[in-house]
Formats: sequence, structure tokens, C-alpha cells
Amino acid sequence: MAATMHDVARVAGVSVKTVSNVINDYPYVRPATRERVRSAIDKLDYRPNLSARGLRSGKTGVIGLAIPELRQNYFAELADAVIRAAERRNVAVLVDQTGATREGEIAVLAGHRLRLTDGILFSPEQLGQDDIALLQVPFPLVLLGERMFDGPTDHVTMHNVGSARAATEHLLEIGRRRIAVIGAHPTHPDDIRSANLRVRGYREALAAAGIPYDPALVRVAAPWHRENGAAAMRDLLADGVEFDAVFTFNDTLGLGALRTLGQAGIRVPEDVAVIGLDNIDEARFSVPSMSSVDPGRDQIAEVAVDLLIERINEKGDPAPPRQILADYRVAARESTGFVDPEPALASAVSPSVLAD
Amino acid sequence: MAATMHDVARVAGVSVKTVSNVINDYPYVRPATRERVRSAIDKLDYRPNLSARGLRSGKTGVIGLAIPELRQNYFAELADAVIRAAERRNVAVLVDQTGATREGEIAVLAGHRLRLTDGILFSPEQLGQDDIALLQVPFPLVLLGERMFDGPTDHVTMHNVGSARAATEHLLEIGRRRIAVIGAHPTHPDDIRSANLRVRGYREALAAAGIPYDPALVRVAAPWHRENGAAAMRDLLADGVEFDAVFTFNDTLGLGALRTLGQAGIRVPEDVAVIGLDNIDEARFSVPSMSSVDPGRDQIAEVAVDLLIERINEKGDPAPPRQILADYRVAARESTGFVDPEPALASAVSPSVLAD
DNA sequence: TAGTCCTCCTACAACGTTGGAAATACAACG
DNA sequence: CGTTGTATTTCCAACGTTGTAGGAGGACTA
Repeated sequence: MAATMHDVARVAGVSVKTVSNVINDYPYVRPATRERVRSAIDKLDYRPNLSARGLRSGKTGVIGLAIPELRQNYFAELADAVIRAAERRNVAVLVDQTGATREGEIAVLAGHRLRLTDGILFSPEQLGQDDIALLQVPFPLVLLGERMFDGPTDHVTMHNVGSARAATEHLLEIGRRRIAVIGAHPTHPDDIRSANLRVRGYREALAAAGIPYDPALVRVAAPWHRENGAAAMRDLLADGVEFDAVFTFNDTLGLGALRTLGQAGIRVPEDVAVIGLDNIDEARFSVPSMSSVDPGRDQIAEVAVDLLIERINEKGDPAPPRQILADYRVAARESTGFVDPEPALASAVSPSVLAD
Repeated sequence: MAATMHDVARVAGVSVKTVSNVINDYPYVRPATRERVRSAIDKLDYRPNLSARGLRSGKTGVIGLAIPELRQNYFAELADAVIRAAERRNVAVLVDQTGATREGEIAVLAGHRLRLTDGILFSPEQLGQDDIALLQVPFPLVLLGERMFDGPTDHVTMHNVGSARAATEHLLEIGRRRIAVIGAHPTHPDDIRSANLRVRGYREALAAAGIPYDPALVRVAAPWHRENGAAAMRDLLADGVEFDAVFTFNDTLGLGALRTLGQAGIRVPEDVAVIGLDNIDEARFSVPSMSSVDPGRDQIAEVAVDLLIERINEKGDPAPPRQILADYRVAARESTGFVDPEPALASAVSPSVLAD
């Protein structure tokens, strides 16, 4: 079986505690002793038993990441960034999918799903402002995303208003004046706060440019999936509304809209410029490549992991909840008349014919 | 602090062991006692401490999934499927990204990265047939993917030859005769065994149809990324080779090729039919939607998790390694002249204009 | 010289759980 | 009414680690 600290201690001729001290970099260990222990560890290929350590110390070194679904690009990229950030801090990540269901999300908060974790990063999709009370949980929790605000926990989110304004400004800068929007929310305006915040950013940009707001250009689409982006664009075209640009509230909607435009034979960006929001990898690879606003996902991941670890190690009374807004920037691509600023590099191996 | 078994025992007026027995469904507990314990558990909101359980039992209930990168769609979908499969078996999944580096993959096998896990599902990308010896590790390991074969561990993989043959047959069935291939491997044919297996499937289908093999149609591309698919297609067009269809060895290559075709003004499927392999979600949403061969990812995930759990619980001498090939099927879409068999559904909420 | 302060190391207990064995209760039996 | 068998519960130890307390030895200080 696997070696334990006792085995190492025996081989090195010291007590277990000294082995523990060496492993934990306790300073008062003679270099010679340290060396003996080290080589015993190597010789036995000893690895600390993390269950035992976790039991003793009350920390597992694992955090949970609860997201709707990995197969949604946005969340895959978020998970990627979170895992990288956590790895740098020597923490492992247990991923849980809520399936984008309300029950799944409630189960996360009830602590029924993720176990063996010191705390959870949670990106809700179904829960909304009315469910804020559910966030009062007995374990460290950091909230991600734009569904719930002003809760009792730390919250890291993109800058909704700012990034929507930036997207709109980008379209204005390339001379567009009839800018449609896809992704507003139909019935409960308070429910998807981020849709409203994005509408606000859009209106702010219009107002600053002295352009009147035309409700006919603002289209509902929910949820923000590709098919709804495509459908909203079909509607927009069918209604005969005049427009020369569209800002979709996320990239997935944008890719759907792009598809409809392509099928309808409408040229992008000549006839209609398109910009999304999220800057998922896929936006670089559509035809044409799609401009987007990068909401600072890597930064969000880094900050969220930091906040969570801070909370995990927090002693005494908890500090008041913090809300962090990430920095954003426009990634201009073909769909708004730019060449891709980060073109995908071809491999070093130049493709050629295979010798038979 | 959180309640322990002792607290529950005190409240229920029984011993800790009885509480443990209730939790573990030990049969010899009187219904009345069981009930008392149950209500004490509810009352105290008791949750077993998994570190302690793990220490005592030697199992953590967590498996590791080591993949190159979550942001690659294929792996996000694989992880999604694995997590779902694991959840059904009451097991949690810790995700590790190797970053598609050799060092990262070796670190996984050295057990340095994933800890607190009972076993690992590993999908290598850099390690190859020469590294088979590294798979001899002291923990349960199940291999995924097509980089290494005939190793000392269980292995779950798609059916390379079969699915490539199916893709080619699909193109033949719609009347294509000059079928190009993108994704062959340039220098070390043995190194990417799956590329060779797919070439074999392609040639088998051609042979069965009595169509001669033309090496000029077989294009190198490595790694199988979008940009290389695009570049290989550019090469193919520049070379002036005549072809009426292309089979790309994965979907990402196919999406790249599709992009080049679109830019070159070549109609898909009228001029050139396209089929990929992997059936990633994205294939359904490209313009035109791309046909693909579904390699049975869900089945692969299910089987892999089952095998791993079986190995974890295996007592005594290990059974000989097993290799499982998944079932495959063609998903015909627009790029080969079909309407999408699984059209994305529009949301129930009909998009419309937002009331101001 | 005795007292004090470092440095380095050890012994012991405890974290919360479960396996194993032993103890107790209860029912049926002869 | 003692015996046997089975159902139910308890006691104890152990899983591998680390925090606390403290001891041994040496150097420095008064």
C-alpha cells in the first residue's frame, strides 16, 4: 500500500511530527534532518493523504464551481479560466453542472451537490433577484454572473452597462445610426437585471450621440441561445424595420443572428454590422468573424478565486460583501469591418499532401 | 460549527455507530430508532464529513478527469458527459487541464496534479504510443481517446476505422466520387494512430465502392485545429485538385474548411459536400450546418466512468485491461445536402418587440 | 555559575468516521 | 425457566495527519 508519514519517519529515523514539519516547511528543522526526511520521502514515493490532512485541518484544498452546463461555450471558457486560476493557487476544482434548472441551483446552495469542497463559486442562471435569501449559506460562496445582485455574498461580474455602452459606441463609431438590439427580456424586466442594464448601456450610448431611441429596434430574446438570436433576426427582417447594425446581448445570440443574415443574403458588415458580448472563442471563427466585447473573463476568474480563498481563510467576523466589476474592451472583427486583431495562427507544420 | 455524528447521536439518544448505521443503510436498525436518528439529522442539518469518511474508508468518492483544455469544444462536451455520468453514480468529478503539454500529461500520470481522487480518467493529447510504459501507475486509470493503444489500462475510444468509413460512405451515397480528406499526419504515421485508422476507414469505403485512391486528395493537417483545416482547404484549392467532397478528420478542421470554402465563394454542398467527425454541438450551428459522424461521446463517458468505478472497487488481482469501442452514427446536415435532423428548437417565448 | 533564550525534536491527543467484535434485548423453544 | 438464536445496539480502535505542549541540548547573558 501507499507509504504513510510513519513509514517515512521510520526510514528517516525521526518522529512523524518532524516529517510533518519538513513537509509544511516549519523553519526549525536542521538542514541535515530535513535532507534525510526528504530523501526518505523520495525513496518511498510518499504522498500526503489528503483526506487525513483535510480531516485534521478542516480544509480540503478543493473548491467547487457550479455552472449551468459545460457544453455552453461561455461556461467552458469560464471553467477553463477558473481552473487555471485555482491551479496557480494550488487549489483543485470540482465542477458541478446544475443543468440550468432551478432545482439544480437550489441543490447547490443547499450544499447537497458539492461536497468535499471548502467553498463554492456559483454562476446561477435560473435563480433571480427574488431568491437572494437563498444565498445565505453556511459555507463560503462567491457569486458569478448577472442574475442576482446585492446579495449577502461576494459577487464578481462583468460591467453590464459599460460593456453594452462600449458595444453600442463601437457601432456608432463606424457610422451606424439604426442600431437594433437583440436579447431584451419580455415579461419581467426586473428578473433579468443584466438585460436591463445592457439596454441602459445601449440607451446611454445613443443618448450621448444624440440619436433617438426607437423601441421597434429593441428585440426580445430569451434565453440567450443561438436559435433565439436567429429567430429574433428573422422577426426583425420580417417586420421590415430599417437597421444598419445589431448589437446582440451575448455572442451566442449574435452567431444565431449572423446565420439568419447569411441565409437572407444580407451582407455583413456592409449592409448590417454585428457585435456581440462575451467574446467567446467561437466569435473569432464564424464567417464573418464576429466583433464582441470582452467582458474580462480571465480577470473575473482570477478575482473570484481570490475572493473565495480569502473567505475560506477568513477568521472572525466576516467582512461585508464585496462586488467587483471586471474591465471590458471591444474586440473588433470582420462583422464590424475590421480585420481580426488576434488572427488564429496556422500551425508551424505547413499542410501538404500526404506521401502514400 | 457544523454538527457531527456525535451531536446527532446525543440528540437521538443513541450511539454514534447507530447513526453511522442509519446513514449507511445497515439493515439491523429498528424502524423507530432509524426514525429518531433521521429526525435528529434533519433537525441539526447534519452532513457527514467526507474527509473523515475518506480517511476511514480509503475512498473519497471523487474521480479525476484530465483533459487538454476545456475551451476546446470537444473536451467541454466530453467533460459534460462525464460529469453527468458520474453524478448518476454519486461520484464527483475534479477536472484538471493538462494544457495539452507533455509535461502536464506526465504530471497527471505521476499523480502530482490530481489528488483526493480515487482514480483518473485521462485523455492524452501529447503522449503517444512510445509512452505506453508511463501508463503503469499505482492508481486506477482509464484511458480515453486515440493517442495510445494496447496499454496496461482499460481504454474507451471511438471506432476510428468504422466512423471514418461511415463518413466516407455517406459522401459516396450522395453521389460524390472525388472525396478529399483533411487531417492526415505528416511525418510519423505511427504516431497519430487515429489519423492512420481514419485514413484506413476512408480507403476501405473507397475500395468497397470501387473508387481508386488518389493521394493528391489526402491532405495533412496537424494539430486538428480550425486554422489548419482552413489552411489545408486553401492549399487544396490552390493546387487546383478537382474534388466534390471533403471529409475532415474532426469537426474543428471541418469548420475551418467550411470557412475557407465560404470565403472562396464555393457552394456547400452544391459544389463541395463536407462532413466532419466528432459531432460537436457547434456543427449544428455553422452556415451551412455541418454533417458529422457522432462517435458516441455519451456512451464513451458512461462506459469510462463505469470501468473506472469498477476498477476502484476491484479487490484482489486486477482483471486484464479492456478496450471498448463506442457505437457511431452519421448525423447528416446541410453540408451534405440534408436538412438538420435535430433542428435547434426556438424558445417557447416568441421573440417580439419590447414594450418601452 | 545559574538563569534565560534559542533551536530542534518528540509525545500525545484529536479531527469525524466506520469496521469488527462484543454486549444487550427480545422471542421462540424445549 | 434456562437455552438458543436472532435482532439491535454499543464499545473500541483505527484511518493519517497536525496542533499543542514540552523536553533536551547548546549558547548567550547577568
